[in-house]
Amino acid sequence: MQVTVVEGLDSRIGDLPAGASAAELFPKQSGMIAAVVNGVIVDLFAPLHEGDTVSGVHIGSPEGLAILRHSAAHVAAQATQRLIPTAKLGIGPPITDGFYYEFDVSEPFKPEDLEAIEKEMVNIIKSRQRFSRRVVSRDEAVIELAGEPFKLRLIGADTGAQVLDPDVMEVGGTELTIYDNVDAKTGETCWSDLCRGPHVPDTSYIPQNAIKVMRSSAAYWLGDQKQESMQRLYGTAWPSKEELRSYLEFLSEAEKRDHRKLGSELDLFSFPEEVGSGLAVFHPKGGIVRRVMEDYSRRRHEEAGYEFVNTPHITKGALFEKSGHLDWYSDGMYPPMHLDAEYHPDGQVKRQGADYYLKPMNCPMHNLIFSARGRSYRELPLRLFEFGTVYRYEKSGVVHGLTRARGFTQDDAHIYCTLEQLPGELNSLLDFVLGLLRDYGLSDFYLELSTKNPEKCVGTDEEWKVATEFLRLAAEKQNLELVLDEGGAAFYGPKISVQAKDAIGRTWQMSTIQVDFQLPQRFDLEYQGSDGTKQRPIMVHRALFGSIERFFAVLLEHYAGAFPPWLAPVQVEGIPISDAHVDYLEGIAEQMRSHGIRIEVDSSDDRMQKKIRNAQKQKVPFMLIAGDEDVAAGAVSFRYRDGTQKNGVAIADAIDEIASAIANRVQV
RNA sequence: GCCUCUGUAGCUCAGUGGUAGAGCAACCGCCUUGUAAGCGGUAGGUCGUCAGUUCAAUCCUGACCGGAGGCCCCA
Repeated sequence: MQVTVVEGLDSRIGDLPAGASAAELFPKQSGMIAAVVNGVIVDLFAPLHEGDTVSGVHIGSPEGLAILRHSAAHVAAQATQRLIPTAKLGIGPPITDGFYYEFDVSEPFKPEDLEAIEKEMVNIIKSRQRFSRRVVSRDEAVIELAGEPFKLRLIGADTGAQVLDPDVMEVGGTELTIYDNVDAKTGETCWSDLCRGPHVPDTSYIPQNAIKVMRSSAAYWLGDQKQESMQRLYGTAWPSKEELRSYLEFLSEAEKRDHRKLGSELDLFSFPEEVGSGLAVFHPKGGIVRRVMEDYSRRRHEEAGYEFVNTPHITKGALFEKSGHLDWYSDGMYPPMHLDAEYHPDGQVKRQGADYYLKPMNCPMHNLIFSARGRSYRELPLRLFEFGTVYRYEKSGVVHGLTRARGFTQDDAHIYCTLEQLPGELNSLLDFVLGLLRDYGLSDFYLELSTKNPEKCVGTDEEWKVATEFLRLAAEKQNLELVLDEGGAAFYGPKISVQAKDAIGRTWQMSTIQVDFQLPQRFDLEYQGSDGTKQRPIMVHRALFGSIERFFAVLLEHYAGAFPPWLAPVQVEGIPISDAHVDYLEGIAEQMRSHGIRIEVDSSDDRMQKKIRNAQKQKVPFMLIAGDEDVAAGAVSFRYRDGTQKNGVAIADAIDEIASAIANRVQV
């Protein structure tokens, strides 16, 4: 039998005996763990047919990793059922960097269980069980899965319909299949699972020293709050021990940079219990970083033609009735304060009173500014900007440091323009956004276009189509990767969001740009056109930082606390060799302060080595050390954060070097 | 909101059914020092809050308030 074997860009004709599989073409050492036959991923041992086109799936490729991890999930499930025979199987898909498997168990997993499961997984891997695929009819499956109620639900034993969800690897193929794990020595079937596959040929393809059971947690069955709570076992699997190790190192690096941890270590902010969950207070050093971030943003917005406004934090409910927020998002708002009501002694209402709400968004306020007087087409585009503080009643379980807070300040602007102005406005806006983010030190971006969610939207199809198309065109002009987020838009319009990668490769959603055809109608916004007729403007919502707090957290993690000099709360630490040199450094500090440099001199009675250690731990960009030699030469000695040094630098040169690093916003 | 875990000094953490300790930080001394921790001393906690069990609770139980990891959510 002849097949076409594709390897990279080359292809050749392979001659194989009838009934052979891709395993003949790709031995274990090749690293291929599955095959693509005529465009479909299948098991390596799936029989080939005359004329098939075959290529291998490498264990390190995205598809290969998914197969490896999905197979590891099966091993984890088998291990769990060996140890806890009453555990009922849920689903077990591969995920980014690992896999999970869900179980219905009487007791939640304990740390000892996780250790035991990992050990048992290694035993199973060592026993080289073959993953053997078997097609079954629905009736056969129902009989065979009688002891697995959740698997029965997946094949629709109760509802008659299979569950269709990309995370559900069990079903969704053209036929139902069960994978048997067959012991290499005895030929006995040790374990079986409903699964559409494919899998690695046998468990020894999963490197036993490159798997790890990570944690467990509760999760709703199929992600539905109304369904049972399952115990989810998370694990990870990699092609090699080294890759597992570097993944674990990545996790520990991420932990070290956690903004919540750095926030207290560097004395930047805290979340006092007395204030409440999700509400941050910024300390002086955090305040400096924040102020510098804001100042630079404000300056750039001024240059870009934005006008600055200010609006209150609370408002009567009527405003959010008008905007629709009370209809759509009252769950996310703090409950109202009912004010000004008066009652007669018998309880009869004497005076009605009103509900006041903390604002969860600024746009309705800005709309009121727009409509405070008649507007002319000559004023458009009108760009209203505000560092607007908003309050959202996030569910208690989702609050997370500065990235998911209950009170935060948006760098929020609303642009009112005509339909003709919209494409140009979107283009310059994207240029502006990306340029500004680059100035803060982020450089690796992709864009995401979120489209209409038919369940949750207002407005006509035509409006959505036009707005979405304009956003797409603007996004495509940036020559960045554009990802489609189908159905991810807000109820009032489609959006582009800018996703930025940080220093260790994690992506964060930064800026959002949303076109809105709805609020102008709800607020009856109008301007007078050149022909004297009333026209309705289009509105664009945009925030670059998202929120200042969130952006602060992203930068803090991106830089691991070692801010570039322009953002660093303390830019220079003066370190005297002994007390005798304090005055000398104070004199230099005076000069530097007159150049706008944030410098402090450590005049404590610690030793100089200790002062260096302290400044290093505080991640101060420049340490200026002075002793007798420096005083004699009218110079200072630099120590940089990376430990390198430069001695005997003339004071004027030192000032130049530091001032220029600040002015150019470079990292050092 | 749901599940599991968790809460001792400013920070990191020990510890016990008979009301508590260490290191660092702070404060006070001594030392006067050339590139990541000098030495000594002092002070600091109603053991998250409120109930319950007990002769006795920081420890056991419950509720509440924080926090962590997930789930759901994220305008």
